[in-house]
Amino acid sequence: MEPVPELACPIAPVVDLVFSRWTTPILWTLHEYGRQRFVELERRIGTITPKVLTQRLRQMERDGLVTRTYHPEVPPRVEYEISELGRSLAPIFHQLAEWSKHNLADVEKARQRYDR
Amino acid sequence: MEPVPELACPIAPVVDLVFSRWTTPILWTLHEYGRQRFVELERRIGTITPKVLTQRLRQMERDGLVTRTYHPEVPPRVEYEISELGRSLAPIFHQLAEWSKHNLADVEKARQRYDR
DNA sequence: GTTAGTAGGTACCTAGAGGAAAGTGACTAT
DNA sequence: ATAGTCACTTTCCTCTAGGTACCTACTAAC
Repeated sequence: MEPVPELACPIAPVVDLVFSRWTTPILWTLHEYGRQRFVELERRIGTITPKVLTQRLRQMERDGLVTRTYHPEVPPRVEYEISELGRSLAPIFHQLAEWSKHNLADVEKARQRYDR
Repeated sequence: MEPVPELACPIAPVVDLVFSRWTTPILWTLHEYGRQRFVELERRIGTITPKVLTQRLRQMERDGLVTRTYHPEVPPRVEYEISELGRSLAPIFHQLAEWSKHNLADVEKARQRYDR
């Protein structure tokens, strides 16, 4: 039983990448509504602040999950789109939604049982 | 384009449930090595503190992802095991590992391209 | 002249998650 | 008498993600 670092969990890197805060709502919105501008994203997600949205979009752009297109007009126009790499996560999201549909009620039941 | 709360993302609840901090290493260890005691988990994960391990295990027990069996001996013995519900996440974890295998290198390339 | 719109950037602040370290209780082994 | 085991618990502390609020440059419209 050798002491093993956290990274022994082989999915730790991808969890950090895909499931850090705000990334799934952003990815989902981009996937659902297609290419869109900063303010559209902001309004659709609703509770995110522009500062955090910028931070997350920058990181996701760096990771290759989204692409950013800047149009040097006045007022400036920037469009965000989900990349091929980002799109390749779709089956995982789908499977998560399926799991949710089938098992989230069981989680709720377990919680109520535990709280008694 | 009505303002939509964060929960418009249909997988947000399951992300909170399954991918909050330490849950995947714990679930993975339980899945890999089977039923085991508190200290075994602690040593295998390596970098987690007992306080946090207790917190996370309690929460996962409440959510029905793990089961806890207490043996009132001296010294006390407690065994943790992954539940049926927890085991039902296995395909998702598998798919994440597959995605990781095929696409994590692309992420690394995207990062290097971005940093130039 | 001033308001609105756009895509952010910057400075400051706070709450809360998580880490470090020590303690606990009941017993055993040396 | 002392040390060790186990499964935590408690206290204290730090760090940082995220929030608030304000600022930028530029133009069109009123």
